[in-house]
Amino acid sequence: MEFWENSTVIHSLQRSLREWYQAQGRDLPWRSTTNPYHIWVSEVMLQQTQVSTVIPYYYRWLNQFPDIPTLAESSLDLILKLWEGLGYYARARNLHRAAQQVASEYQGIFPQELEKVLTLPGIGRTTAGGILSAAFNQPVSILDGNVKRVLARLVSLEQPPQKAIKQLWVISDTLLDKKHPREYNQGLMDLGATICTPSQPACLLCPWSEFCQALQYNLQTKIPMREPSSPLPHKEIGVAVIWNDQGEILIDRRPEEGLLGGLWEFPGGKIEANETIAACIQREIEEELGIKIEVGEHLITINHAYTHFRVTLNVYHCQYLQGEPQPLESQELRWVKPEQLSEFPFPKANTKIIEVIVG
DNA sequence: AAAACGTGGCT
DNA sequence: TAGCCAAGTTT
Repeated sequence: MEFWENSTVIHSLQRSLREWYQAQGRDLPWRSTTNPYHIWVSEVMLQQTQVSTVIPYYYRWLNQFPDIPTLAESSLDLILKLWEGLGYYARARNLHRAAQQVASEYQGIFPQELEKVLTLPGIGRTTAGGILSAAFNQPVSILDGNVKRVLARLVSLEQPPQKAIKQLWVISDTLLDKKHPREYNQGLMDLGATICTPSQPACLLCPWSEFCQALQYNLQTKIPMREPSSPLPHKEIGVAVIWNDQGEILIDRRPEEGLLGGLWEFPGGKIEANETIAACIQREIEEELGIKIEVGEHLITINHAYTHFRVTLNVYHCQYLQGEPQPLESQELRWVKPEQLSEFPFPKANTKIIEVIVG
């Protein structure tokens, strides 16, 4: 039997975490409510995203979409505009779809059954546990990045967490304080975020230090272990800011699915081997929009890193020549004046382009 | 099962 | 500076 399966140890871990949380837990906007919709929004925004980034988005979102029916009836355009800059835009699309599902299937009332919650798009096991424990104090465990790190250190996990997900869920389930699930889950996440941090954990202040196997072996900075990562591929992109004679710019709305789905952008594409930037831009614009342009002055060059590749955006002013623009590889096209650009949700990599255009 | 999916902050 | 990491889910 592992030490963390001993009921005396479990109770001691639960009690010490709860006392620590009551004294040292963070005061966060979504902790002053049990409104499941508010907590749901916070949980989704917090996926792979840090608290300080989320807070302003959380307030703006609830101000714009105060309840589930309002969100369900909103346009995706407005939703994406509110989400602009937060990243992982599928979260916003899923929140919209899930709100429509709650509206139609549950009369707009967020369900309290785990099986029902898990059918909502964008809500997986951890988010479901986070919502049900925080909103309804239900004993449902979680396994987010904080919890993985804390538990990996507690048991001195000998392999990268990715390789031991099933085991970590068992530990998380076993240690969950079934009498105080809300405080336990929130406390465990706070412990990971403020004490058991990725680098330089504050073990001297940790309520679990006397049980922590990593600390006992002085491995707290080696655990969690990680696998070596492969270098990110790099893409050179040609981007066109196409002007017509009315002083308008042609922008397109990306396909609904995939990278930056539903966001607007300046058209362009990947530079092929042995292709000049100007030739690339001309070719891409003909392929994607079916029009002829003339490539003019260089506007700006932008380097940007996504999760799984990096890009260099080579942006050029272009002049529209002939043909009727068609959305051959996008959802929609618009000619817009520079001052209208701010009305559309753009990816972060494009904000510098807009700044330079608008001045 | 592994890859796709954004961005900002920290080291 | 380049890489790592963050309240993960979906396909």
